Parts: sequence; C-alpha cells; structure tokens
Amino acid sequence: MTPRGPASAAGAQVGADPGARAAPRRQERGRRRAESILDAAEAAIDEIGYDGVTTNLIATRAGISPGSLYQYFANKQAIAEALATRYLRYLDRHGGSGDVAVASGAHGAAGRARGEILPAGLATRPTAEIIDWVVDPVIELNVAHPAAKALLAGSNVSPELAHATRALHAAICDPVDALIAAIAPQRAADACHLAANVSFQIFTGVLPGIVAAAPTERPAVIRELKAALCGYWETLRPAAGQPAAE
Amino acid sequence: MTPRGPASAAGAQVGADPGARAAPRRQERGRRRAESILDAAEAAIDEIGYDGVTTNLIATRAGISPGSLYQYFANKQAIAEALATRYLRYLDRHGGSGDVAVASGAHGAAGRARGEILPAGLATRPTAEIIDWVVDPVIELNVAHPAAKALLAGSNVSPELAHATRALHAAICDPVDALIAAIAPQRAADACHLAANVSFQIFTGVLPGIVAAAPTERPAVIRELKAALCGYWETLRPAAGQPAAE
DNA sequence: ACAGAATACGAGCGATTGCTCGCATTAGTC
DNA sequence: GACTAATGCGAGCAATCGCTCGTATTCTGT
Repeated sequence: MTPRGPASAAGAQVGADPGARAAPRRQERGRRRAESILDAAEAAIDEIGYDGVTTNLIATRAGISPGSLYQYFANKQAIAEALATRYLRYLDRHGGSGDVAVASGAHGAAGRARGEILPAGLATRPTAEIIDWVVDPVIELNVAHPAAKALLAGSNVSPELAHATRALHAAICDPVDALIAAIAPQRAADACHLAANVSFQIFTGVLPGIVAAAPTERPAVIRELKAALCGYWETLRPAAGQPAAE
Repeated sequence: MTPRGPASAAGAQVGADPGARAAPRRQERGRRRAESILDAAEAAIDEIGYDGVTTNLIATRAGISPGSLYQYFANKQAIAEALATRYLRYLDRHGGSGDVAVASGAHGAAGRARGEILPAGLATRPTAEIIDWVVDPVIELNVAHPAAKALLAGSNVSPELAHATRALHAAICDPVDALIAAIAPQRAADACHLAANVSFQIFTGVLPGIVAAAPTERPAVIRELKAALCGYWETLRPAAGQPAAE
C-alpha cells in the first residue's frame, strides 16, 4: 500500500517470535528461500509451462517480491538450470538410470560410462526387467516433480532451455545407450545411439500422459509404455538362429 | 519509406503488366494472400515454435503489414486453426489415416467411424503393413509441412491451440483406435482408447526427430519408430493358443 | 467515369515481460 | 549500540506482444 515502507505493519512484529526457530542462521535461511523459489517455479511450470511462466508470478507464488527473486537467480534460465540439477540429484539419490552417468558435471558425460558402471549382469536379465530398471526411477521423478517433463521434452523449446537441460538428458540417455549396446551387440554404435534416442523420445512422448493420468489409471498407462519399449527392444536383440540379413 | 503512400514506387507500375495475369480477380488475389500468410506462418512456426512466433513476424515474412494480416485472420489462433484445417485437407487428399474420420467437421468425429470405413481386410494384414498404412501419410505430411508437428504435439501447448487442433488429433487417432480394436478384439474399448493414445504419443514423440533428421538418415529413424510401434502392437494381439490370464 | 467494396498500410495502443534500482530491514559480530 | 553484509522490497524501465485505427490505394460493377 505505502509506496516504500513494507515493514510498516508486518516488520514491527519480527523478532517477537524467537521460539519458532532455534538457530535461523542467515545463510541457511537464504538457502531455504532459494529452495522455496524453486518449489514455486516447479508448480507454476507444471501448470503453465516454462514459456508461459513469469518471473513475477514465481516471485508472487513464493511469497516474495520480484527483486528478491533476482538475488538468488540471475535470470529466468538460471531457475530452469537449478531445477534441472535438482532433478539430477534426485535421480542420483534414487536407483535406476541417472546414477550412472551423472557423476561429476554437465558436459563430457556423453561418451564415457558405457556399460561398465551398469549393475553387473543387468543386460542379461529379461528385457522387461531392464526396462523397469531404466524407466521406473524417471517416472517416479516426474510423478513427484511434474515440472520435470517440461525440462525433459527437449524439442520445441527454446535453445537456452535445451542447453540448461543437456545434463539431465544425458543422465537418462547414456545408460540407455549402454544397455542397448549390451543387449544388441550386433548393432553398430551409431545404431545404438539412434535406438537410445528414439527410446528416449518415446518415453518423453508418453510421459505427460502418465503424469496427467489419475493415480488409479496411471499403472495402466505405464504398462502400455513399457509394453511398447519392451516390444521395441526385443526387436533389437540379435535373432536367435540366424543373423538378420535385411 | 514514406509514411503513407505505399504505392508510390510499386503501385505506379500496376496495370502496366497485363500479360502476367489474365484475370487477377480481386477475391482470388485475396485468397492467395491468405495462403501466402499461412505459408509464412508455417515457416516461422517451424523455426521458432508457435508460442515464439509473432504476428508481426508472420506479416513481415509474408511481405505485408500487420494490419493487412488481420484482414484475413481474426487473431493469432485463427492462423493456427487455418493451418490445422489445411493439414486436415492434406491428409484427406493423400491416402492412409486421415481420410477416415475427417469427413464433415471438427467435433463429433470422436466415437463415430469405428472400423467400417477402414479399408476392407486391412486389419487382417501383417502388423507392419497396418502400421505403414497409418504412419506413412502423417510422416509425409510432417516432412512436407514441418510446422504440423507443432500442432500435433498437443501437450505442453496452450489450451486454445489444443482446441484448434482437436480435429487434427481426432483424424489421426480415431483410425488408430479402430485398427487396434480390430486387431485386439479381446481388449475392452477403454483399453483400445488407451493403446491408441499411447501409440499417438509415441508417434508425436519421435516425429520431431524424424523431421529434423537429414534426408539420408530419415529412413533409419522411421524404421526405428515403426519397429517400436510394431513391437507394441504385436503385444496387443490375442495370444495364439491361450487367452492372456495375467 | 464513378461509387463502393476490398485490400493495404504502418504508427502506435494497452498490456505484459524479464529485469533493475534505490532504499528499508534484519542478522551477525564486535 | 554501532557497523557491515545479507536479505528484502516494489515501483517502474525498456522492450515486446497481439492487435487497432485512420487513411490510402486498387479492383469490380455499372
């Protein structure tokens, strides 16, 4: 209301509530602010999409002013990058794909980590089991954080956003690439890359439907996705008796 | 250059070139203008995406002024709708899916046209052949008109755009639904709908990769997509000797 | 030749965007 | 209590958006 003097009403009571927090620790509080900004951005992106989301809206949702937001994130893209690394950590903590090629940093991860870091013997398991191992953690991530799919659907987004999420892409694609190379040893490396990319695109294509589905119907959608991937990967395996000629 | 007087240079020669066009017919020229606007919009959407595209940019690309654009299209969404119906006509002219449920108008098409309008005996052909019949025309459309995929990727777009492209979605999904119902008679209608939607999402997921691929590598990507769909649809068919219990 | 409709223009409107700036408040340290 | 740095504010800027408006030009019909 008053042009400048935001603490005229609320600020007068600050400090009168010391029992709420034992040791607020200023930088600790700042880190919490950044997290709450990411939470607000996550919810907003999930509802409106990255392009449609406004920094002012994120700030309002987080209960802060636009100026405060820019004390924690240099610009809108930085928020997306922070979300991407947050999801990367999520995949790192949980099992499945993501804990393979994440490792150190963003770039350079594509090309290393081909097979040896995968769980021993995973490639010899039934195809359905391999797919569970790859797919389940990423679905879990997207159900818990529905905005993740906005960062994973790399196509039809601005190039800056694509750059911000390259590491996230690689963390999912690289293990898939390695797995395909393991179960389809007759395929050339290029063909394995192609199959991994197509598999990833199939996954991200169905993802929004999975996240949007009602919890009771979600398993059915996931089952369809896995059936498709399973049917696809089965065709990648070398033919039993005769090598494929055509 | 001059604020008002656009014909100062070019307009002086109008009428001095009667040999170029026999009967220009004013309304004919207007229709051509509208088509050229759609052409410009198509190219722009392909490069920047629907949300990123500006009406002023479309006008500039079409070589007209912003005001002229709004004599042919009421607003930005109307351009998308006109593009969608243009693609609908494309699918209608060419074979394959699209010439089934298009018929009269937008709404109401979902639910009718279940099976009987499909080519006789198509469902009894090999799965790969069925998929060719469904997939090839739509890929052809998207290769010829790369902006179509922006209208097909229904998710992560604004609701207005989704509404403008519902008919296009239905024209592709409905025949798929009917085909799945034909090759998987043991599945309930709901399950067929689900499989059709998942198949559609798989298709639109891989589509950008197909369109973006170099022409020499495009067949390989298409082959992977078809392998995935084929492997998926094979699992939909009733088991040979025993009905599926689990 | 002339009226009226269709076509065309482009400056600029109102709204919105990502982001800045100057300043107020608070926490931590002495 | 005084000083500093971290944190916080919110009005508002510069740019951009979709779109309008008043006006100029061209075509068609008569």
